[in-house]
Amino acid sequence: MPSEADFLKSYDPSNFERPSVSVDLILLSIVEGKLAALLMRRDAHPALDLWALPGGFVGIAESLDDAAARVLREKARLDSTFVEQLYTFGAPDRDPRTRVISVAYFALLPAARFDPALSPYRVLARLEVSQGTAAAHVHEGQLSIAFDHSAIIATAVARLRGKLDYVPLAAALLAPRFTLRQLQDVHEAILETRLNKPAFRRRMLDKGWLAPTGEREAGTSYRPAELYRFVSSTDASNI
Amino acid sequence: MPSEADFLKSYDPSNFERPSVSVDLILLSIVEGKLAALLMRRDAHPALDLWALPGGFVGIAESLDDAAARVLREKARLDSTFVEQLYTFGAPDRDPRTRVISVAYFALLPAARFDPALSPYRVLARLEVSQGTAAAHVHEGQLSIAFDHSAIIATAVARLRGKLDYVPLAAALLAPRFTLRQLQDVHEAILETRLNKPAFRRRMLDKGWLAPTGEREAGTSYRPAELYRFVSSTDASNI
DNA sequence: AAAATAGTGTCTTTCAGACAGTATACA
DNA sequence: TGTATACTGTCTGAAAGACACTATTTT
Repeated sequence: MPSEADFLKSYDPSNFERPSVSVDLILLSIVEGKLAALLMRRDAHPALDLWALPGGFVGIAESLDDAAARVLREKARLDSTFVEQLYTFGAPDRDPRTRVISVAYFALLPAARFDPALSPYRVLARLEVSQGTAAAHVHEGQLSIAFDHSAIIATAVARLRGKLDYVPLAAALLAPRFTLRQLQDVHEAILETRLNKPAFRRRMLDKGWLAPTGEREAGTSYRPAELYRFVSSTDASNI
Repeated sequence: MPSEADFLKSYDPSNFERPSVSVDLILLSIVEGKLAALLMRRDAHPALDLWALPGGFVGIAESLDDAAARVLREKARLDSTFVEQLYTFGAPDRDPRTRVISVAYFALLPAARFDPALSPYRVLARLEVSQGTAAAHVHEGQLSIAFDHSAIIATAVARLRGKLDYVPLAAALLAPRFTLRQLQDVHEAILETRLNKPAFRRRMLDKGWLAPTGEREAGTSYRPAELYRFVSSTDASNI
């Protein structure tokens, strides 16, 4: 048997027909108390004029995480907050151009961070998620979603809901300082339920994720609430 | 602007250098009260003689799920039970041959189903998982694990532990009829903890996953336990 | 003082852990 | 009848839901 070095020298990777690999980014936020995602109107075939997740092909020497960060930077023009690999979608016919396997990443961002990037071709669309599909609305109009991106969005929202109580995800959806009521509003928007106030406060404070800052919110009528911040947790979150 | 049909006709997918895409299968089981995974000794470069997960390249017209099922059938020579996509590993240098992005799937199987497939080159190795890496042992010897498969196994075990209480995964690790003690043994092996018997029984029965069969185990000394079966749950498990 | 929201005390319910008890099979 | 394990009753404590109460700020 030849050595590994000999083997690698003679190995020809062009023997197999290969799929393209892309990353698609589900950028979730809370807008007016509702879950929303960044969608971009396609300006080219295929799926011209339909609304799609920002995405891009993975470079041949680029890690998947790096590709996701690059798409966040270049396409969404945003810097990174919480970004996590979600799921890989690989149905053979999901893109009419050629075989494209898409590694979906989901990211969380406070809505305020989006403003400079918004335009008629780049919207934060309100989501209605049910039964494995998602619908997207802007004002009163429903957007037509390209490819299988509706299912991808629904998967992201399911993951977000599932992790909300175990990982301090809401940190990525709020400003650095926030009140417990704002935190509860984020949870209620994501879960689409009403939560019990004393129980929510007890639970959050018991987790050890939060630290009081001693400061209070400003500019409110009536009693201002204390501002909290998330403490950087040292435990590695597993998948 | 040309029509979508014209666009697709003129689209040349060979413009980009593409990675290879493979699936790797983490086949988990319980052997003698311990978590174990199927590993195969590599009979070719690279990583010759090291132990690797069964895997294979994804066909150009084959879905990822189909590729995983094919690998389970051809490489592991087993038919499908519980199979679920786990995570996609795409570090640029994870395979010395060429860029290989691997979509990892994990599957569960009762240990009894493995016997015909075992050989010196195909073992159910006992796992020791800690801190994002897994070590594999057979008898007293530790196996050297190829590529990044140690991290992949650790990710699978973390997912298994996380889902155990929410999804009736243990069904895939037991015979069709089983006692509550056997079910508890499976949970204890996976979680590597001791569980409280009355609480475990209450919890399992309250979930509605189980149905008593009215039959009892045979061939035991002393009182035989009732046999249960899993009822097919109709709710779709989300990711 | 009124208004409105922040924040808390406490009762009840639910559920897990613990432990001891009863039940049932075989030798 | 003894033994070993299946199975259950019940106590205790932890934590969530519900509700009402107190606290604090601005108008």
